[in-house]
Amino acid sequence: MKTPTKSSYHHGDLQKALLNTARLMLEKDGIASLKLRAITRNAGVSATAAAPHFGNLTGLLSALAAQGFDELSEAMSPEHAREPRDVGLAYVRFAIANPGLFTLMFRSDAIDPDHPVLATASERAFARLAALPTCDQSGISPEAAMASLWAKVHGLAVLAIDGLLAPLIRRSSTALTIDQLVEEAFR
Amino acid sequence: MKTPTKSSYHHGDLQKALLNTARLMLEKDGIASLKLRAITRNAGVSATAAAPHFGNLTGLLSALAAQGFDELSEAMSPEHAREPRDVGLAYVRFAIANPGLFTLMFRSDAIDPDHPVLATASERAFARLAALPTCDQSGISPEAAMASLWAKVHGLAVLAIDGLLAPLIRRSSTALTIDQLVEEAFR
DNA sequence: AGACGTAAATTTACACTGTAAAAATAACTT
DNA sequence: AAGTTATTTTTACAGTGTAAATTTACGTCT
Repeated sequence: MKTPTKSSYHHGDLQKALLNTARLMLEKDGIASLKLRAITRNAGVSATAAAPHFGNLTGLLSALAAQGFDELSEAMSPEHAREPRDVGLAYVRFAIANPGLFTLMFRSDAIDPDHPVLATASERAFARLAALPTCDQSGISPEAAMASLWAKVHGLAVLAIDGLLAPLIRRSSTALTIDQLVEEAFR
Repeated sequence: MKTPTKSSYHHGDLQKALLNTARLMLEKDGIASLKLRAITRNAGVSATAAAPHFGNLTGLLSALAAQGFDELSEAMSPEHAREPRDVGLAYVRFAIANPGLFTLMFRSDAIDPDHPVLATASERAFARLAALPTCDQSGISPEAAMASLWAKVHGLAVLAIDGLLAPLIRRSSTALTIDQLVEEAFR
């Protein structure tokens, strides 16, 4: 049995070390900087040290994305998000606080959505959304209400990350915040 | 004066030829396949033939994205989109009909948003949205209504492209379409 | 028409990248 | 203590983007 404490591998827990450095690079220099060789170089190991743990670059990025979905699930959990409104707020706030990671989580050409760890992580996060008591309006199926809500929240997150909402907010006469736009979706 | 008819360059109009092959590759094999060498190879020219026209890969992809924004503007023009609702429908339908191109248009790490051609093209498209008569609800600034509308439409487009809306639609008891979700946003 | 200047395209070269295969190293098990 | 296994490095190779120099062809001008 390998002790999961600290130094079960040669150089400590390289798996987590690689994910940590990759995440730092991600939020510092963007997704384009996530080259396998650059990650291992910054972690102080050889170029191919990640292979036994993640297989290839896609595997590493998928694991990183899974970590993101886990954190998002945590932020949207009933403990942290009492009212439905809080779930939407958590979603958008997570995206804005971790723009690189959030973007990676939905970049299906850089990650493998079928990767087991990633798939279960994302499903759990999406389940938090599906569990929302869809404030059903007149004559709208719960699925439609669900999709509409998710689309609006996700759209706000994506547009905000791309800096496309900033001009609108700046131009607004009333003091406008993204939080207000989110809250508006839950009413 | 060079005749802008057809063969003003050595091998015909290489600029457009490269954009055409790149676009075919984009919708066939996704953004990840848009390597500069692969594009020029498929176009039947040498590996560096794109440089005089586009500078580098980012320049070529930016030109391609600009082309996408132009087509999107066209689809959202008053001639094709009479009512506000039609603008939203045009937006989402364009995204679903050209998933690769639409994705590229918002991938700010693969394109240069400050590229003159791209900047003017995207601004024109966004202006079509800003020109919408924001069905102002009670006590909401027009900018907020604008942002909410755009976010919902954009969110629907992005989620649909990623295949994340399909399960919801399939699970819906009532026959649910994306068009219905868009129309719901304009009411 | 013929020579020139200029733009377009190719050739060449180099520093990167991802990853497969073989070799070496250190850990754990018995 | 010896052997087995998992981890890491070394080595190698095909592919990438792009800068620089060279070749090619077009347009222009006397």
